[in-house]
Amino acid sequence: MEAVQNIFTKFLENKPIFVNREALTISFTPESVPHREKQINDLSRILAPALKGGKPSNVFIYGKTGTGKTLVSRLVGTELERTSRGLGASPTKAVYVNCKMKKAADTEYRLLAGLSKEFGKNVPFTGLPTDQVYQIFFNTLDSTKQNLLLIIDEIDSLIEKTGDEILYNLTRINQELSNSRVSLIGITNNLGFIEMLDPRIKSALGEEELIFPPYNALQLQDILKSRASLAFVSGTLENGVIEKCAALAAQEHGDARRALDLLRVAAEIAERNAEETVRLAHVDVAQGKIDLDRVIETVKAQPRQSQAVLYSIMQLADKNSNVQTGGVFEVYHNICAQHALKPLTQRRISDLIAELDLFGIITTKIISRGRYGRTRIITINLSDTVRKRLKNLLYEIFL
DNA sequence: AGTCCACAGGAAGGGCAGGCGA
DNA sequence: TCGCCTGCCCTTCCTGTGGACT
Repeated sequence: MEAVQNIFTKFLENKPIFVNREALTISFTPESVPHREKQINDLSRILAPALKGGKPSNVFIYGKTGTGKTLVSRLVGTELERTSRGLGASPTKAVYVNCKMKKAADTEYRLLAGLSKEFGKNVPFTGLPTDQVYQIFFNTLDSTKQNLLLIIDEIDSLIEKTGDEILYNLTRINQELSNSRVSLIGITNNLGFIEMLDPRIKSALGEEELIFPPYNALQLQDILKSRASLAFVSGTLENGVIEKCAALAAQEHGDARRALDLLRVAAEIAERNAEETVRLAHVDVAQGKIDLDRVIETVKAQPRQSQAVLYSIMQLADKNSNVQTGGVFEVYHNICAQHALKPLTQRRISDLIAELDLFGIITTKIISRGRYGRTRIITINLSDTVRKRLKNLLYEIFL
């Protein structure tokens, strides 16, 4: 007990590092967004007609992860909503949906059900025909006599899953409504995405386009500095910590989210070690920890079958470097037999392998060996620490 | 030049769960 | 309770393919 008490008293005795930890998370909405003034102004100008009852153009926003797309659209959306409550303005509601959120807005049905709910009408989460859900949404929206600014984040994953008909329907929605107007903001990090769309939808949705370029290291430093001033007790950061986080994140592709994560995790590590300053070494540890956590969490969330496939891949990779689909399927079959798991078909395993690649846990490459067929060559490119932990995890699961 | 391997990956559809209204 | 709807996971069947081998 004494040991526990020691930890607690020591923790209390330590000077705190954080004033406001939230300021370093992605859910935090800062008052200003450095280096995005142009995008904010452009977007505001495009959306402003909504305040006078007009229909603003639909907007398409491109940019890689962590370039401020979501933040800027939410910020402008909220501001528009607030201003629209003022005198003489036409009431507007900004609704943000993320299509990658499982069970929320990843299908046409769920998106519409979620939107109806935003306007106070509950729709069962399955069961109704889709056209009926459309009707419910139309009627609910029209009866509220509000304009809707619909921000659809990761719109490419919605289209990939459900086809582009939903966008066609949404862009035509205004013809069905008499009291309300709908404008769309589509956000994607897939630059080639709009080229895949039906030309009708392309012209309807891409009335305006905004590009969010990646941040460079100096810009990332500014962002980190402004957040750090809110988050930390002054003098907590060792010289060069911000610069290091910015440089590491700039190497990826100018991802501000990554930079903020690095800084936050580095500080949390310092805090846990009962240190009063965040040092450069903490950033190194943070870098490794973020990778590890991401992989472990992803694998834990996978269904058993997918874990079995990964386990097979890891077993094979330990023995030889040439891991390919056929071999994985064989080992997988043995694992299934040992663990009373019903084996899936090779077709399905092929999809599961592709999925693991998508998650970034393995890397696959399709090659042709001529006479000896075409196959996927699978490699695991994780650091030794991550790999070891992953092996332990899978070993525990398939004990 | 033709064959053939070992798969990739598209299309269609089965079966189940969760949920509706009648 | 029944018929119907959607989403999800999966199977079955199929066509496509790069290049070593004959």
